[in-house]
Amino acid sequence: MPEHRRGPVRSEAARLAILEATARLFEERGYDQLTMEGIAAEAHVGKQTIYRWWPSKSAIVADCLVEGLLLSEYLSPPDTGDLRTDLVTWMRGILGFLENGGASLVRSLVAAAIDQPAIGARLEETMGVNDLLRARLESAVAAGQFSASRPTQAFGQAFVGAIVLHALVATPAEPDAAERLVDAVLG
Amino acid sequence: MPEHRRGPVRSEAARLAILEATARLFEERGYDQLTMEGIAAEAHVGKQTIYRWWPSKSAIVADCLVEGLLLSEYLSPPDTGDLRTDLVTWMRGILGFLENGGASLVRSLVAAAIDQPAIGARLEETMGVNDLLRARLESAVAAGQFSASRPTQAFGQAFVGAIVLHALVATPAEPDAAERLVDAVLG
Amino acid sequence: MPEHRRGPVRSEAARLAILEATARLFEERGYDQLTMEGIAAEAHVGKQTIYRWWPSKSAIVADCLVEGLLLSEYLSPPDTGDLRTDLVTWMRGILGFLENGGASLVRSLVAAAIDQPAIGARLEETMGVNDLLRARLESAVAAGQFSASRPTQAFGQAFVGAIVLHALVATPAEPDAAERLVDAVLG
Amino acid sequence: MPEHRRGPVRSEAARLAILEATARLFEERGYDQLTMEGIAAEAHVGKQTIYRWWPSKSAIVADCLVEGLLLSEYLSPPDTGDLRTDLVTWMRGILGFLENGGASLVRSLVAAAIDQPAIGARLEETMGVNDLLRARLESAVAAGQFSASRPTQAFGQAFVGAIVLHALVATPAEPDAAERLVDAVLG
DNA sequence: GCTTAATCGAGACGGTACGTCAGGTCTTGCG
DNA sequence: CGCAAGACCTGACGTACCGTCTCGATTAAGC
Repeated sequence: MPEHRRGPVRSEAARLAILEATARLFEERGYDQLTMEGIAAEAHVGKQTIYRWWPSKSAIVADCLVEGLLLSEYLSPPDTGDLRTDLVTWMRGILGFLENGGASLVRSLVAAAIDQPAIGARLEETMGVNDLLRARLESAVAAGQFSASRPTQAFGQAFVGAIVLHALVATPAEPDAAERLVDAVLG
Repeated sequence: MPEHRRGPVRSEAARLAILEATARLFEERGYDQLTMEGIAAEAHVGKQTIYRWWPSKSAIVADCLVEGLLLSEYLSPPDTGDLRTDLVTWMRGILGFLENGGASLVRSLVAAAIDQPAIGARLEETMGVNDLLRARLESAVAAGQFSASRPTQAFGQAFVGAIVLHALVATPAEPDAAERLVDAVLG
Repeated sequence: MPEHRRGPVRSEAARLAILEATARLFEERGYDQLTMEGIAAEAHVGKQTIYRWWPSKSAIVADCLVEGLLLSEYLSPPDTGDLRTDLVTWMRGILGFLENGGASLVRSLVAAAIDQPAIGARLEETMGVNDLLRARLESAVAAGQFSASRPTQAFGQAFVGAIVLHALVATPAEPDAAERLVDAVLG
Repeated sequence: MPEHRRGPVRSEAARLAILEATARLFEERGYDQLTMEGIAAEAHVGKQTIYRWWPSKSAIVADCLVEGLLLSEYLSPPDTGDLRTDLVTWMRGILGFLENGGASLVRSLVAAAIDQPAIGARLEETMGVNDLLRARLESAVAAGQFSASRPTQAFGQAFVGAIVLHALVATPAEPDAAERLVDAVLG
């Protein structure tokens, strides 16, 4: 029989205020302008309340991702029946997002991922690899446009990796970058 | 006729001491344990001498990469005549390097790249995309193993991106990760 | 009903440690060898704790004076009934103190007074003008040795000023300097 | 036969430029805003040229005083025949000068005097003690207004000391401060 | 209802590193 | 060889945050 704790439970209001303040500041200023003191002030919360529940700022950012506060998840590949066209459309959308301010957000997420591998994993997922892209690929396999023997996860990693690299290098994408990347990988 | 500057010129000794100290500390402790004060102390140099010539620590790290002080460039793909085998061998080497401490170094370089796009570009290059991998791919085209129409640069970006992602996510590679990645991309 | 402040209160231990460290270093090394970093180290205190409560090192020195940590207040004129003799004795004591290392302490205090007028005022007081010397003069007025019409404060300022000047100029006092000064002022 | 030095001699232009720049900056900003680098820049002179000839900034300030670049020497006591009236007039002039910005200049000079006793001596002189005041006192002795037995130098020190103290404490002088000081000292 | 204990906002604490400023010395090329 | 210029090493400056600790108030479960 478990020992019941006495006293008040964790304040959901504080938890949410912290996550929202973090998301807000993260998008405004980026990962390394993000400070624990800044979050505490923005959320009207004591620093100790943060440290009681999270060990580091990257952990908070990870939670923001998990709660869907950070990357809008509109980034799923369409399914018109033609795999190559769909992948190109999808990549164009992502590259467009990167060019319009998205790059710095992704860079910041990468920065957060550096000392919080879970963020990297979540980033991979969020950008479509595990679920959305896989679903699209399986649809393509069914349509005979994609060999069932090609490993879908690694395939997705190559795409997301290229995107991340693109965000890091920060060179403006050439007009046909989407096509070229899809062609390079799709064969 | 050029205006001659008067006064002392930049001290090459100081410049080298700083770069070497940076490389040393970077490999020992990683990017964010790297501090300007630490570099100054390790190089027996005044902080001002650093700030006179570099605006930020990421800029120094970038210079280290450019001077070849940071990533040994042994990472070129072999050429046995069989492209798939060679790429798998190459990837295995890299993944092995990541598993044995290399991952944190790459993570640190990514951290450095975040506010210094030139580092990202140099990182891309250093890890073989532009020259070494391209050469191998052209050899494969000549051998009829690779379609001349597939864009080699984007192809390389997919590889390097996957590697970077792998280093970020930091999950131990599965035994056949190299094969799967090559198969995914090569088709 | 007073508003209660929440949170920790100022640490008296830190406050005292800082003042004592300051007094110690001030006497050892003088005002301009005194550094904020030195005080922080000597007091085992963070620099911010100093800057939180004092705006400048002269303000700390002023507080040291106020707390009586700096000038031993043994410098009161005796009262044997003969004003001139007493003043000479008193001046001799002070000049002797100046010759034996006291001059540099007074010089340092003057340095501190330069950007902290309160120190000057306190210095004036401490050296006896306002209270001790005035009491002695009143006693002399009662004894008919001093005209009640002579302003005692200005009288004291002349004495202390001469002492300060003496400490600044740093010429070794001639044997009869005390007598001459008293005679000059007393008339 | 003396060895003749070879090479150019000390540049009088540089020497003057340095002294003038020092006087200019000193009056504009005060002693501790005065920096060697600032002087060098203002005088269009290399720092080494300063260090070659002066050991410290207070030494330069001392030279400025000696060259008469700093304190206008208009501060001599008048001689109407009535000593007390003359001293009061003289003190009033000085106190007025202190109130109108002179105090900070005197404070700065005192700061300079702290590590350059010669400045203190020169300051004492400049403010009239040794020559001008003594001459006036001797005239008073001749007129039977001042006892020949009172030591004139110590008398002057009391005056100048009170002035210095006044500049340090920085309290606005009361209207009758001049009278009171003269009466206190004169008896 | 009272006790007890964990929560909360606030913020002081000892520290580390920051990026800047000035100090005093050393080096370079010109006159 | 003096000079203007300026790079060098050093060390203190005042600031920003770190992560921990302390305060008084609040809140909820157990008695």
